[in-house]
Amino acid sequence: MGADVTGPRERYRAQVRAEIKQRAWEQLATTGVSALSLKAIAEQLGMSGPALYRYFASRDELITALIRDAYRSLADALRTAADAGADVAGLAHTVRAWALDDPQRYLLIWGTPVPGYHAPDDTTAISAEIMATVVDAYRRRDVQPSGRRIEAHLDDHRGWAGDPTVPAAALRQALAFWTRVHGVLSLELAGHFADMGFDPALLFDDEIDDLLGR
Amino acid sequence: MGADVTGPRERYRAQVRAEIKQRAWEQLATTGVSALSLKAIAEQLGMSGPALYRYFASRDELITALIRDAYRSLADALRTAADAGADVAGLAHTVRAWALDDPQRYLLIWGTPVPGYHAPDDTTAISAEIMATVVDAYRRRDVQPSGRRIEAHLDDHRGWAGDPTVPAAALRQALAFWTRVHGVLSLELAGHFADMGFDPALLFDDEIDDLLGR
DNA sequence: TCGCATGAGTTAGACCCTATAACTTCAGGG
DNA sequence: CCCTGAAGTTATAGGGTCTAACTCATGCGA
Repeated sequence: MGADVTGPRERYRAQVRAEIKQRAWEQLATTGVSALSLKAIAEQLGMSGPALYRYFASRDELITALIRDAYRSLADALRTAADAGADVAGLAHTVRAWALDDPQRYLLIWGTPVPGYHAPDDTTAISAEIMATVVDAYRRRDVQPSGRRIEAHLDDHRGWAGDPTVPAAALRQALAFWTRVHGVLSLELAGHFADMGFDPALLFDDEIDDLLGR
Repeated sequence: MGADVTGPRERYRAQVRAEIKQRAWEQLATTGVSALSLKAIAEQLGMSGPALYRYFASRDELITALIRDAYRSLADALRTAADAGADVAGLAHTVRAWALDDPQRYLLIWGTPVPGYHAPDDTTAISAEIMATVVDAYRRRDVQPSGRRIEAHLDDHRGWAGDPTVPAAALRQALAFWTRVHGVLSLELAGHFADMGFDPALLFDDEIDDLLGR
């Protein structure tokens, strides 16, 4: 690895920013994003209130950084799994494990959005990378056209897919992958299965099996 | 209908409570629950700040009342549809229409939960009523056992279903109904399809068709 | 090596919010 | 008809975000 060309000023700055995010994740895991407090983080770091604004211009900017890191984390997890040969079911389980590992991190991305907030461009780029990983997995499966309405419709609206050679059937399957995965996970992580007694993992597996035509 | 036995005191009180909730829903629709402000509501009603606490003991209690009303509203919509002869697909479209009618109301129930918050018992009762409506619709369809693992598992964990004569296959289908419906709706309402260009309604219909084995 | 520009941190304070306490006012019900 | 209690008020404590104005020290260019 090449020597770091940044001076001590910037190195210190990057380290403090990382420490702030670390504390933010700890708070998030226990209190949720709505109760995330810059003041509390600052005091944990031994500095007082406004000092934090040297590192993040606002609460929104800190949260945006966390969202970006969350997307990056999921993209890496999926990429790693895919590179290790995971098929569609393997990717689904990767997503579930990633979500259960830190439910608030999952909810930060896929939970209730704040009206008016718009994600920055680079997170949508990572989001596209995530989608591409799933689409690729379906491509390798050589999915057959289904003749369904949605498939023709997606053929006409494939801008989000990047590569124009992807079969529309793969696009449909990739979308279904996400709706199925989130269907179980969003209910599970929001606690709606909590008092029902059954094991959500079995429900998840069942949905994935169905998705694969098994 | 019998004459109202409540005096003017209680009648006025009920009316003010209703007015507060009305304003709360308006705020919610535009700002989301995290920015719901009791002070702002009070000022809209021409009273100042603390007066609101005569009617709701805390912000949480107001939100709880809103959650209860949201559950009630969905339960009524589904019951009405079922009484009018709607099948499973009809119920699914009822849920979607209800969700799109006020996305923040949907998210209030199925969006990110506040860690530590626990819904009061009567909302879980309404929730059970909602589930029962869907289970009944599947019962009328006479669903066949699938032999899947989850089905046997649900047979052993059917406490949430009330009626012990419901076939396990219907329980499985009813759960799948909700995971499918929420899978599309949670992504759609959180805006994740916003820049993709396709019509989420077609994706929703496709998932429901698949759910019905079509 | 020296000096200073710049960045890190401070306190004070404006402004938002929830919530409680202590008070006044008024009207419904015994 | 009176008086109790409910409805509303202001004051205040305490928490939060964020800006402004300041001090201090350090790393960088000359």
